Amino acid sequence: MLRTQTTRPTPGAVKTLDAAERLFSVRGIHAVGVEVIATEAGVTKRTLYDRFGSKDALVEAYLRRRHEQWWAQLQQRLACAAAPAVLAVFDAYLAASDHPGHGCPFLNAAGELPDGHPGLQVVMDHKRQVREEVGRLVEVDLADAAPAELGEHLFLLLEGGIAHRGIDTGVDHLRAARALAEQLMAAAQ
Amino acid sequence: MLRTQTTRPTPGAVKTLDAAERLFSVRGIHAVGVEVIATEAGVTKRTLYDRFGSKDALVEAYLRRRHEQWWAQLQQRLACAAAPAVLAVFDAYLAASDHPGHGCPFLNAAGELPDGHPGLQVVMDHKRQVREEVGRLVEVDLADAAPAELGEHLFLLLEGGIAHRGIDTGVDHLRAARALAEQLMAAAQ
DNA sequence: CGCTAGCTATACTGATCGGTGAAGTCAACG
DNA sequence: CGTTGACTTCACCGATCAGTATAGCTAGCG
Repeated sequence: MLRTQTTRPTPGAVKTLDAAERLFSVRGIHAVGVEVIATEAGVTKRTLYDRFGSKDALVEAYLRRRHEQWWAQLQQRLACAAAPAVLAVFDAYLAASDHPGHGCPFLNAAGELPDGHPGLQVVMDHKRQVREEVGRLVEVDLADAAPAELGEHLFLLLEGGIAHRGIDTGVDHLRAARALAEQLMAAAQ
Repeated sequence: MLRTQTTRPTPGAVKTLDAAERLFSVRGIHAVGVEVIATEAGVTKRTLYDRFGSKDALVEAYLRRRHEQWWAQLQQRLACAAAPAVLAVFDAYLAASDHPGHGCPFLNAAGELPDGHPGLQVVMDHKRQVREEVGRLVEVDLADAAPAELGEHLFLLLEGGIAHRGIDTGVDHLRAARALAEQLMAAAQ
């Protein structure tokens, strides 16, 4: 039986998602076939299709889980974050940069997936939630005295830093973005 | 005879590159086969391979031409730009946003291409050149009185705005990035 | 005239793509 | 005991992938 939601995932589904995440993150989505995902997962192609139904659905599930994990990690950081709390968003992305991959998996997916693909909605929702969270945190940090465009400003710095993970030479743009965000928050206080 | 450089491109090569640019920009690189490129170009697959030798080489040529065209347009804007000149970089990207496509073609390519692909070097060179040009223009605009990290700051805003072309709803992040850059330049003067 | 460059047309290769069918194993559960 | 769910094995489908072979056409040029 196919179970994309509701019931909790079977061992085979988890192994498949783990393998998909590893492969999609590094090689991209179109470059990875279902065959190699199944092999890498130690699972048959039959099981993959019994669990997910199609490659498109697997891609969507991959993006959805990636967002959920990232979001949970962000909330955990926020629970014990020193002021200003917005910086925790940068830290969450910095921590996610440890395991390798060519840049932001959501931006990469957006560049690869065709219009109407179910995964695209997940990407848009993810970015929208991040944008909103940044705006919210800025207002909280500055006690509603934040300049109107400061949220957008920090979000752009964040996205600029994320987009360049895995492209540029040594220079760590994301860390620079965090430092600039810290400055801006201190100046606005 | 294969002519990737030196001699000027044949009509077939130009038609092929035009078609490749149209298709790669919208659908991504792996999602487009050489067959459909040739058909879209009104050219046979044989001609495509006589001109470029392989799909990888065609991808590299596509990215290279894209960079050269963008760079030429930037220099043209800079020749008659009002101060501060850095904003011309934002305008060059804003102008390139007219013809459709999912975000920045260079960031997308970086997400798709495997390690060692010749196109990756073109992407890295492009981004490095943009980064350097932004730094250079900031120093010129502010007569060498620019804060050390202002170049990086504007570059991150730029990249953040570019990365989100084609993802987000209506909101134009790139335009917001330009506005913030204008503010920062005014404040630093 | 003959040579060459740029091109067309068509047919083909082996490999891989996403996806399916059929049959069977095994453990948990009632 | 029988059923059910998760899984394996393996063969198979039509389509598409990048790339090649063979042959012929046409215009410019010496």
